[in-house]
Amino acid sequence: MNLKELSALLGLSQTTVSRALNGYTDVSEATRARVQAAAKLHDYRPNTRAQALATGRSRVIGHVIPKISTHAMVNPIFADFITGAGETYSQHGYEMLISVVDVDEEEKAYRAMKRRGLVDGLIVSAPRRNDPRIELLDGIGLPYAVHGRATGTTRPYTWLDVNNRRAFARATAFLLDLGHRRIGLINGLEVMDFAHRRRQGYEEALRARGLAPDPELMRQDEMTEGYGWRAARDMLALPDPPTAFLVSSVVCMLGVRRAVDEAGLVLGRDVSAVTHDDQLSYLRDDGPVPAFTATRSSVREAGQRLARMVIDRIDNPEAPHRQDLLEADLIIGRSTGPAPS
Amino acid sequence: MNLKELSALLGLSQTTVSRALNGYTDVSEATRARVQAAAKLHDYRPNTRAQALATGRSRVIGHVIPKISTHAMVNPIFADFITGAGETYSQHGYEMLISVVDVDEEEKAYRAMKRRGLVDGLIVSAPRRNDPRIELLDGIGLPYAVHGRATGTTRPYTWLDVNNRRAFARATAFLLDLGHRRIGLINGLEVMDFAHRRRQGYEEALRARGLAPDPELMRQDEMTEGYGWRAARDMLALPDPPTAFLVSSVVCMLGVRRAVDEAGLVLGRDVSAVTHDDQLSYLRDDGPVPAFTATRSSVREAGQRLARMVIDRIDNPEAPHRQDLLEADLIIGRSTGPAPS
DNA sequence: CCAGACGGCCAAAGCGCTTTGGACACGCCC
DNA sequence: GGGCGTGTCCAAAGCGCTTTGGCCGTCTGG
Repeated sequence: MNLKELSALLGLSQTTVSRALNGYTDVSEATRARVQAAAKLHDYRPNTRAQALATGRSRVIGHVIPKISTHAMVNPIFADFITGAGETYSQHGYEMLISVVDVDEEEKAYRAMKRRGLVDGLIVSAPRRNDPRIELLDGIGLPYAVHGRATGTTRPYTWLDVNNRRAFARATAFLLDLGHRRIGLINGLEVMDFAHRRRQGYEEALRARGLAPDPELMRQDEMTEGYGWRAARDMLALPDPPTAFLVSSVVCMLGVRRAVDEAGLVLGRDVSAVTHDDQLSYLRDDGPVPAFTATRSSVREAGQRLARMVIDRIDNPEAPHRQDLLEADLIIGRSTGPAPS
Repeated sequence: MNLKELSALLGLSQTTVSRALNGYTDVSEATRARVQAAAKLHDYRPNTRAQALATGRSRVIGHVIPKISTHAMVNPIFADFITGAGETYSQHGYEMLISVVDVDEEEKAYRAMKRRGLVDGLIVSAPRRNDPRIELLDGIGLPYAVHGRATGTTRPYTWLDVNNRRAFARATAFLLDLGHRRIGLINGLEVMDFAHRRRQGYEEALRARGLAPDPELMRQDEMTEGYGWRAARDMLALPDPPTAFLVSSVVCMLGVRRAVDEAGLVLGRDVSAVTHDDQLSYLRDDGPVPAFTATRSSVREAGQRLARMVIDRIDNPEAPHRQDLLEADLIIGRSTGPAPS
């Protein structure tokens, strides 16, 4: 059933039927009701492609996954983030397009998306410092919103981020208050803006207590379980090992716990650890007292909010850019305790 | 730059330019070369929406994520699967559309996708036993391919699955060979077809050695770290505890390891465990000797292959349905050893 | 030398929708 | 009664592609 058939059935013009369904006021309420009833009865849905062609808007929002190589890491927060965004999109009548793109073809991919009219807007994930994509997208003229920030970028842009610096400063201060003096940082890759900011928070909190950050206690890598394990194991084997860890992801934290266990130590007694917790659904740490002390911020909720932000930009491209800085909660779990004396 | 402008520029008709770019033979090689050069020079990309409208094909493949409630679990394999599929799609000029849909509106969503011409085909994930979606999609007339199988469905359909029954039978036999007699099964939800098959394999292997499956040693739930931990902890506290576990996912396995550690036992010595390993990138278990003995099968590769299968169905809807049964590798790691005597 | 095949090109229709620019009828006021 | 606003409706023109059906000249074989 298409518009032509539906209007023939009703004895009305396509114009009138279209306008009735789209809420225009120049159609009488009686006709509108009749049209709506018929549309419902025959389960009429306007063809998206035709609609998109006629209106110039596709009602699709794109997410680009840059692919480094065939064996590249998939971001573990990806699934929860997507789910959150997808919820908001469907509430607002948008669809989500996901494109896996070779990292060196990313620019071409963005341009193609625009030219081909594939999407009305984009979500930019995993911004790096001075991320070139922001200027690029402004140049292309595609509305977008960034998940995270790109330190060093001067032009205004729309973003949503967790206050990573503050979260890690608080977590560090918390560990310092517990008497820990040597605190290992098991960070994500610091080309990633969030990881860079986390280190800043960590160093800042140390310096505020007159402690100098020790390069030996700072690691960065892709956040896998294996990396968490290796990093913690190696640091625990140092002559002057840390008594606490600050960890960038629950996935890594699981590796840290393994290393601590294997060293014959007890987490929360001999060694403390605080992790950042994105509240990934399959690693949810609930229960009366959570296993891990964590700076917590839901990535699914971030997805929801950011989706709304792109939609707003699409609807209103001239509006000033919005920024949203979420504070992470500090959740006290069983992985921290006073520093052993 | 659109087709009209490009053809004006070349002094050719739109027809000729279009046909030149689309590889028709009724345009001279000289003209074709000239057209291609101009297209490249001006970075011409046909507008997807117009193309879709004209051809009746959108070159988009849909993935539906059924949403149970706001706090529902996101499948941890989702991200890697998507990445695999996305790689294949982009190689073949397809885009991937992901739709988060309330589970009770799934049927409506599929119908809408068809009517609105949103997608040319679909991937069906997480099939349940007697999954109604297969008949539904046949009825709607939308090509699809299923990731997994739906036991009880009689009509032919296209699927790709891991031989879960065989994998778990092998793993069970392996543990039995090591002398284990009480083997706990920490399974996924058994409404899911894969989990049901895994239990079959497990029970089959036990019975082949004259052992009766003990309901006390069989759990099923959503596969989170916490579930793995609780299940293992509870079973280890039984009067006659298992000496080995069979675990449905590395995510659960991490919880199992935690429970084993907390019980003061050593994994691979006091307690053995075999897990299924989807080779999720952020939980990759490499290293010279992997930490976990596992039945291993790459979900990313599954995504790649399945993507190709839908594309084949779209290109050739009358071809017989293809089925693809992948055998999992049994990888011996450090989480298994002879049963303690 | 002519019919027919063929290579190379094009005008125009059509995909299913939205939107522009009226048309028409009616009632109101001066 | 003529002019004017108002409330409803519609024909037709696009949106940017693909595809159908044909045109026109050149080549080939009988």
